[in-house]
Amino acid sequence: MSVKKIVDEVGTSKGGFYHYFSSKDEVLFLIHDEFITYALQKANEGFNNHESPTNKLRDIIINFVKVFDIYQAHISVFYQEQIYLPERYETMIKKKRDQFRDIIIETIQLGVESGEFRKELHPVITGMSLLGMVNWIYKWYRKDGEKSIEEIARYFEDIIIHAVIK
Amino acid sequence: MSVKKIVDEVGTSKGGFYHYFSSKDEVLFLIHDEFITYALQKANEGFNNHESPTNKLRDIIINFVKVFDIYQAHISVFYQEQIYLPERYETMIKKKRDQFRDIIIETIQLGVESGEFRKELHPVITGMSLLGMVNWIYKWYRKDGEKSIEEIARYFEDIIIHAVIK
DNA sequence: ATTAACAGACCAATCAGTCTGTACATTATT
DNA sequence: AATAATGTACAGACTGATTGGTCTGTTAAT
Repeated sequence: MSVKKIVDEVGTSKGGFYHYFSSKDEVLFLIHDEFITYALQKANEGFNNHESPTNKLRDIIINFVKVFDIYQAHISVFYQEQIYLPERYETMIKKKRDQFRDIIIETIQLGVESGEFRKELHPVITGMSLLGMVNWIYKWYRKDGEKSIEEIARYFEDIIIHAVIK
Repeated sequence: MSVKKIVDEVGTSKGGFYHYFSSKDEVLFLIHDEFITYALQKANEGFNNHESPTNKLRDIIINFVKVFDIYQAHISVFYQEQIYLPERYETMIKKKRDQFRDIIIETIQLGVESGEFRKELHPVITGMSLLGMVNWIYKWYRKDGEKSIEEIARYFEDIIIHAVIK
């Protein structure tokens, strides 16, 4: 998506665009950062608001899934243009993505240690599979689809909890 | 990745490139098609080689995960350049992707009907979550990583079977 | 003598970003 | 109150770089 197409679509001009933003990359970064910051905050809250790993995980999953409804437009851009982010921006985004991932892995680790989750689980691989199944939602979720985001969130909660629980 | 960069990397020229291929898009299509055709064939075999849905699913998962080792290079290109595939190529690829997805959904459906899988499962959502978790492997799997692809495949098999089984 | 297999200069299109200009609002000066 | 000076918010023509693809060779095998 070129800057020309963007400004035409919005009904402004390149002059307008570059008056408010220093580069196309900056806008790309702002889009990325906005929803990642939100998702990370929710994951942190989910982690801190509960005692048991099971409840931590339930909370994290539900809010993670809902992000794909709230920030659908942001996320479409994120996955299409990700590889074009210049390194200094990518570094900042990656830091937050890594924190998010680590919260999930840590939660699974805690669940295994507390005995709530199956001890055969590999926290990293289980965490990455959880990240994958939820992230993939952006490929098929439609706001006007058959199932609401709340229903989808509950299905995911059910699937994941069954996968990890003893 | 421009054609210039591709031919420089390979040590040939644009003349050579366009002697063998009609366009850059054609090469992109060939890359996509090769591994999707393979994955689809394996999924079909997995579906047909077993009686019980559980065994169908186990077979499909194992071979699906292994695709990410066999075709790692192809898949990197696939996810980076997917949006640039012209429509007539995209249509052909999509047909195979849809078939692959439908095999998975059908397998879950059969498992629910036979009573091997939990009856609360929504075959489509469960299928999409399976697709997501495995597809996501391309984001983090490294051939020289800690775990072999066979180990990862077994972890995924374990996670998914626990998620769906009664 | 013909053709397959290349090499690389070249071309038209497209892109992000710049630059000059202008309309309008706000503030300062008389 | 009237006018001048300044600044903000754009518009869009233009530029240099890059791109996919073409075209005119050249080499070497048949």
